[in-house]
Amino acid sequence: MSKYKGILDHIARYVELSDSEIEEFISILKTTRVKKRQFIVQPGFVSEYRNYIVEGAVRVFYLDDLGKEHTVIIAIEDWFFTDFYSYIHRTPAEYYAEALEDSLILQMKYEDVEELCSRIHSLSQYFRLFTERSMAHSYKRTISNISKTTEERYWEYVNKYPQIANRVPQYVLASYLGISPESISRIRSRS
Amino acid sequence: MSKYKGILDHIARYVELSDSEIEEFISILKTTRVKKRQFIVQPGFVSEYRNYIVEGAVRVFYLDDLGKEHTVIIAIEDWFFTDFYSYIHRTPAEYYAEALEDSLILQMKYEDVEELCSRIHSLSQYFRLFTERSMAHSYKRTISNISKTTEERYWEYVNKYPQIANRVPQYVLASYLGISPESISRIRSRS
DNA sequence: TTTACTCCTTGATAAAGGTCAAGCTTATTT
DNA sequence: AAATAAGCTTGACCTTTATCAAGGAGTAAA
Repeated sequence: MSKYKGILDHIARYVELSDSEIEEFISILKTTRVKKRQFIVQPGFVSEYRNYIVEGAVRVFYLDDLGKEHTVIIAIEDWFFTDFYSYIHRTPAEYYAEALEDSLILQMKYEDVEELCSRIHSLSQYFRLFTERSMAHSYKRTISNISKTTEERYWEYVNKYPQIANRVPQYVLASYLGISPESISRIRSRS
Repeated sequence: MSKYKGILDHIARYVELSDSEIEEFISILKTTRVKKRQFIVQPGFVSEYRNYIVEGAVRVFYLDDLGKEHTVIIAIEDWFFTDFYSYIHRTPAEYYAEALEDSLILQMKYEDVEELCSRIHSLSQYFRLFTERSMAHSYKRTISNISKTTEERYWEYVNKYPQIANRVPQYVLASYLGISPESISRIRSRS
């Protein structure tokens, strides 16, 4: 099965591209393999790419002044990730993107995406529609963060993404939910 | 000064529209005046519009099972708001949008926006680029929520949006930051 | 098969911040 | 200008959860 199938299906959920447009889109994709613990984005460097995961798992996290890690994104197959602020504004990244497993990713450069979007209307539509969906989802996470207890947030996540919760280390999940690893441990033992 | 100037300038920051495209865009805008405390969106009804504030202030909030309010968006002039999830998925809203002041807003229907975006490439580009920016911003808020203390979050907001902090009631700000009103009161008295 | 990581658990302690209750100030309304 | 409502402050108390520390289990490497 082609490594492009996933991302093309993803697009097809929103818009229809002609064969030649698909060709063009594929031509801007760069295939990259990364080993577990390898960094794909690092603070100080511009996050050049939108990254799509074909196989594997990646997290994006922020390292604060006290050396604590705060995970913004946990991504697995068929998900996108990047330091979005850096990618869009062409400024040095503030976050790390680190492979949690050996992974196969497809990368598309900012300039190439913009160039294609300016020419191909349906591709622009795809990114618009998809980003709007992500945005709606982001509000849900915000609500959860400001209104739920740690225990509720933990179970909400585990119920929503059981496959991810069992796949990533607990301290990563903890730093994603804004809970200490010890508290997660206690929440689990309580049940 | 035309009530459309703000939103047209907003668009012009991202893309260029022809005169006829501007005409078309304006034709889908519905002008609405709301009084302070009036609801623009309510749970149970689909959030039909993307709303742009010409003058005034609005907040979007969630009312939890215990009757507590959690504010997702505080918006003033030149900002958009809606229950994004409801707007995009055409499902009943979960949030309230409430006018914090007498306000003048421009509303655009989902179907009209989609129809225009499917025909006018640069308008689709505008919404794509703008939503991508909002998305990048949303990640910043997430980081802030999971990694900062209540006091840090409060001062961060006040420094970033001093004009809003002085304009909206403190309990609204509290419910936006996920802090109790009493704590904000104490934080302020400490300084 | 030791050695050494990495990750998770458990206990003791402390601090941050929430809740409740009462009073006070400032706006609205009549 | 009274009356009422809305919003803010302060104090006492208590719950939640973070932090620190030590040990244990599982996994990978030498």
